[in-house]
Amino acid sequence: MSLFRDRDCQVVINMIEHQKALMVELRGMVIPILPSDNEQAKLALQLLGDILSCSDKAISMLELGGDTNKLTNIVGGKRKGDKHSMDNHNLEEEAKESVNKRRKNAEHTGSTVAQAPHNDGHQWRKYGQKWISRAKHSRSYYRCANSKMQGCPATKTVQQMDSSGNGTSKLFNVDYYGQHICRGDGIANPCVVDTAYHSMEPINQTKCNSPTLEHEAHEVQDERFENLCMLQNMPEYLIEFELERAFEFTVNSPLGSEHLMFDDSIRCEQSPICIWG
DNA sequence: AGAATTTGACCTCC
DNA sequence: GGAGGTCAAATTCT
Repeated sequence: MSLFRDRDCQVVINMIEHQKALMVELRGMVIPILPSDNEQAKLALQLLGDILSCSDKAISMLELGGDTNKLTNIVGGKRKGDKHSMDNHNLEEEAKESVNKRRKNAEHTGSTVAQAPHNDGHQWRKYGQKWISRAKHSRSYYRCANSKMQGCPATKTVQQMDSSGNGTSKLFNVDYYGQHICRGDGIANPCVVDTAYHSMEPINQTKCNSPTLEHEAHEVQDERFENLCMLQNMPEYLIEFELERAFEFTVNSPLGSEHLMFDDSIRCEQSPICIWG
């Protein structure tokens, strides 16, 4: 039995996805100010990860509607022919083990699902990319930018998920391995780039909402692309993501490409990195 | 020129 | 032997 109609489900899914994006942004802001050697800080990060994980499960449940068999699979982990009376905890542990066949030297420290696996408070260097069997998208491997200088063992993998339900947004599965032991100089604050002043500054909601930017919003799409400014070291998946957002914006604009007017506050809310010309 | 990314080869685990 | 993770040379970028 389905409690929601499809349209209602989609509204809820969109709201949860928005919530997830906000949580990722919050995480990126919190990580730089948390003490790295504090147990409570680790717990706080774990909780943030758990919240994101719960949101992902909720979306999956809504997408599957009333299919209770599928829902059981999501909530209880991967289960193989669940006719036997084994308890869910053991099965969950078994599922985790089967996923973590390798990486004996690095503990799995968390995972998130993000619309853009961008700024999580640290700088990363890509060291590999692999096409994973039965996956539509390749998996990228990153290690902490301080791995050479400070021997930081933290790594992460980023993989675009097969689908995100409504088909209009990409979701990336980000897995973290190992703890950061590097010091603060590897931490990247979420930044926006204002090409008018060529300066970098932290994300500022007030600035995003600034009415002084309104006239710039009327510029034609090509000029916006000319002025499109990416952060230095921005990974290719994020560049692709932002470009696709820009194209979606053009396609979906009710005013057409000559009278582009968009709400900067919405863009800033939905994307942790604001881009304007 | 140095840094960052890409990509094929190699290694490890099951 | 296959799949996933890492290395390192080649390539691209700044």
